[in-house]
Amino acid sequence: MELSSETEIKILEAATTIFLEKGKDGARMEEIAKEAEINQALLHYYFRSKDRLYKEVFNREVKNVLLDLFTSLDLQKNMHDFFESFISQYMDRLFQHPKTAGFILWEIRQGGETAAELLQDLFTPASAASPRTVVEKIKKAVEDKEIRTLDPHHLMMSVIGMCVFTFVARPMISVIFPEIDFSDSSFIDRRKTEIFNLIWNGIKP
Amino acid sequence: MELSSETEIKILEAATTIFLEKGKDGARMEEIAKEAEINQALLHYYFRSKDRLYKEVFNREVKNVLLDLFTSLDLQKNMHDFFESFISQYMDRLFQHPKTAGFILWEIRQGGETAAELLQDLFTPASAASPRTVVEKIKKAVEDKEIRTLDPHHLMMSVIGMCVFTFVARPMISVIFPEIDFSDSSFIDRRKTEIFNLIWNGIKP
DNA sequence: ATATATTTTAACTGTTTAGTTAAATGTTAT
DNA sequence: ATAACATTTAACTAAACAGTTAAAATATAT
Repeated sequence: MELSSETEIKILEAATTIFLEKGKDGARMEEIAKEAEINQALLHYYFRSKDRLYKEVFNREVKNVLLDLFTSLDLQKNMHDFFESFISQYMDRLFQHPKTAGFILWEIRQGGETAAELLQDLFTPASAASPRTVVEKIKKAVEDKEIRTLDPHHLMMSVIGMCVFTFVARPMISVIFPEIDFSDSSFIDRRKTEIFNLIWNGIKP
Repeated sequence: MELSSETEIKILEAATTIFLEKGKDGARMEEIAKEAEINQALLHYYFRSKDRLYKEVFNREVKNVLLDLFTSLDLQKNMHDFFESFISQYMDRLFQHPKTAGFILWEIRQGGETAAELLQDLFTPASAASPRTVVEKIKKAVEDKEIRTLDPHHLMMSVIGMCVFTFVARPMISVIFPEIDFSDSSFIDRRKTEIFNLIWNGIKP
């Protein structure tokens, strides 16, 4: 879907804000209209229903935060550099969209097929890189003894888990450890380094 | 709150099922009544409102899956054994309550103060062990050169992140890697080993 | 047997919500 | 100027939903 008018963009931005904050069930069409500074009738004039608007938002978020990352990866790098840049890029993207990961994870679980199918559609076009391509790369690195013997799927889950958890659990960590300041950019740099060190020490041959 | 009658238990189990599946906003009182095989009037007879019922469920889930784990930890163990048993126990608990972590993380974020305050109240009573006690233990292990130099908070986040992510992202991983069978108990054993190996290799001096 | 607590039924209230409609006004391109 | 599109206003419908109420039925304890 191409965004023709400015109003359409304004609506979509507002819808993104509200859906990310409250989820599909918690979001109210009236609130989205208010956030976009337009009236509710116009909302339906552009996007027929809440369902269509939601799907549009979900698609875009998955694409921006999840998919595009993999296409920008350099698979030619060695494991050390690959993970270093993967973690750095991923953390930067999550930092810019701190609520997206939690939103997607929640919605895909309880949205059932709807959300799962959307994700399916977005990942099937055989793009340059994908989670599967990365797993293949790890597998090859194990065979070449570039890293120690391990299960590629699990390493993949572990790396992404450490990155994503930082943001998904942020409100909870803030309660338990109020001394951590997530908004401080030095925190995110520190987190990158700590994750990479753990990974690299953990997998080097 | 003590559970007096069987009906009360039946209601709470049903409410837990529905709230965990759909979240507070997505859950419907009628659906909970149906799941408990009672009528809606009886729901309000026992738990005055949706809000009270929800709080009861949230509290119990946090306590069962999050809090009780820390109280059952053995802080006397050395780092190797400590992490081995921590990961094993945590993964077992998450496996038994696969939807709880995702539920809590989501609700605490978008439920705002309500959920955060409940969590606050549950963690403040200075119990034997808590996330903070574990961080202290890690800090000491670094000082004693039992493990390499690292940031205790970050290690804590990483370990929990790897464990929790397995279950929080399960529906999504299933779409991307359909070959992974989460219900297979050998998967969970493998996951434990892979996480522990990564951690231990990653932190040993 | 009688009082007390539990459970059902069913109709009801009031509110919130998504979505509609129609008429009026504003804007823009030809 | 006129036609096509964009936007507002405001009143409306229909459904979903939390919560209430009262009366009757059933069970449990004393």
